[in-house]
Amino acid sequence: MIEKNIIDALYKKINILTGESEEKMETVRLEEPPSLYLGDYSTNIAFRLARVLKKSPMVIAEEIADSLKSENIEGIKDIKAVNGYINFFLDYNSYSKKGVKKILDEKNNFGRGEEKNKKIILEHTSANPNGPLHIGHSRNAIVGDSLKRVLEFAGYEVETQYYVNDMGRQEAIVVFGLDKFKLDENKKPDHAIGEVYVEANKLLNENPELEENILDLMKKYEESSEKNEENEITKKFEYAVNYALNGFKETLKNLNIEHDKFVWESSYVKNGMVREVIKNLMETGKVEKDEVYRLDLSDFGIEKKLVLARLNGTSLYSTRDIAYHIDKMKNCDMGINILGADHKLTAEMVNASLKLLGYNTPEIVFYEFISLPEGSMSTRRGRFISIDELFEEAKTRAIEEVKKRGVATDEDEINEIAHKIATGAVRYNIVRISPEKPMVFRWNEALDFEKVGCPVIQYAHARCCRILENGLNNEHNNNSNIDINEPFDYELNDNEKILIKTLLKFPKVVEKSADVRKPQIVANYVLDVAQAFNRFYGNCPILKEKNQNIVYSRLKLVECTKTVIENGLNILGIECPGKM
RNA sequence: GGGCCCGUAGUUUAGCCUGGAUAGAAUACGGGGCUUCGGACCCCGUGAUCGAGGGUUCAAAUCCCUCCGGGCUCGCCA
Repeated sequence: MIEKNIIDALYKKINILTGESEEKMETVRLEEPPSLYLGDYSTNIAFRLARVLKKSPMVIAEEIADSLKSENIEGIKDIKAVNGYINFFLDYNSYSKKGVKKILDEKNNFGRGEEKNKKIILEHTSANPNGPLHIGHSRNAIVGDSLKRVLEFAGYEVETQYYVNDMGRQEAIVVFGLDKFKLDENKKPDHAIGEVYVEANKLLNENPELEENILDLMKKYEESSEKNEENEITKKFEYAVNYALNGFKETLKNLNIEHDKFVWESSYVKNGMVREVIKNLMETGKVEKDEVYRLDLSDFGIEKKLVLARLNGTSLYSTRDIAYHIDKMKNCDMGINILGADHKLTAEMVNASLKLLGYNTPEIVFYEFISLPEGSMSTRRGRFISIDELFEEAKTRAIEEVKKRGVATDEDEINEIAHKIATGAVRYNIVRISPEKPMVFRWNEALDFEKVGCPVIQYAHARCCRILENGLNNEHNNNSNIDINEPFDYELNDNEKILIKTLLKFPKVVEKSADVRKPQIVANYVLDVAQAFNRFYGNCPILKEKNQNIVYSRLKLVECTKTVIENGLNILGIECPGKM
């Protein structure tokens, strides 16, 4: 609101100075000066006007600042021109009073965006069910789930889908392996499937003649699916896929991730859409034939040709994916896919094909790989670190830490607290990094609880809880009469100013994060909140303060901090233990 | 070789879309604070030729070009 007042006032001034209408003017954008000392908002518009007005930015800034001063912009106490910038100073007494009221009124809805009336289908994880989810997949799942929560909080309706690759070669290898090797039923299901998969691959490497069996399985599964026929083969595939999927669900649940829908790619063979897609693509006139049919996508800048089906007639991943996306895009206003960088070319081809057929295309959020210090991971060779391993290690570490600190004695309670800490640590360490940055996984970094982000944030929250508890007790004991309607009836210090300002940025942070599809913006923001709070806490006595207005106001700040951290972590899928 | 992505303090990184005030933080390191509103804390300090070189601009980490280093990709695999 204040920002809008400032911008409107600025536009009016610029209009007077240049005679240009608002549409033609340079866009006025408010930014934050590097320090409180310089002000709370600033604009560099004087630099941009310098050429048009043929005056130096300094002079223009002073002219504008001087004339704005007389206008009394609501919420602004002072305006100064410095080095060509026009800086605005907030009236912190009213700003804080209003801000705190807003946060406490809206509570866990503070920051929530207005209903957008748009449905988004967000596809994430979609890992092949041929072995446990590893830390590479965790990036997909965590970025995807965080983005879902950010978008929902921002006002979109979001449905998450897991696209199940049940028809691929790798699944045929699993089914083949299940006939040859015994499934270890004592192991977590996805891990057991993974072992069979690794063994089967070994066997195939040593006996290339067995390859025929794989092709045969794929062919039979597809033929049966086309006929919607249930038989031995389809049962084997379904069993294997579901078996692994159950393990995945368990893993994801530890990270607070749950999909709304699991969509099997075979369903698009069963309902005839794959065949129809091929037919429609054939009719575009862009298909060439040599041994097989190839779709020419050079109109879309793609030199590689898309093969529509295998020589033996079975369908390919890309074609099935096109069918899936046609169906998906019909059922939403926007589609978003979270995909690994290795899918870039395929995704481009799928999108080009969709355009060719006249359908909407999904947006794609790509993430780069997580590698190990010794190189890249591989499910096939069994070289990877599973999410389960990482989570268990993190939880063990958290339990130790909680016990050491002695905040809880009850085993169940310790377990619950540690669980939240572990989920937070795992999720936060992934989501805070921009997805396009390659990551190298190191155990000591992943488990360094003393130093790493999330526990610090959760701890700040726990501390808020404790202070509020104590504050409430004091109030009862003293039976003090505090005028609850007029907090901040004093000159705030810098730590308080920075904290309240940071807290009130939250709605904008959510909006921006949703707009650009970057949950890491929220992640970095919540850490800012914790830091601002810690400085405030370290420098501003709360319960020891004598002035009752200050005590009351600071307690309100604590309550607001608690709310914002809860809301912020919640949209990152992280819970806050009340003590830790 | 072509295409895409990444390269910012010792380390992990924010900022890059939309160019502007001394490049923000964490960690590590050095110093200080326990009469703890729970020290997973606070205060001060050291540490960055923003991969290199050109260009555009009053102004470049940010935009453009070239190069270097790393990753991914270029299958009738997914």
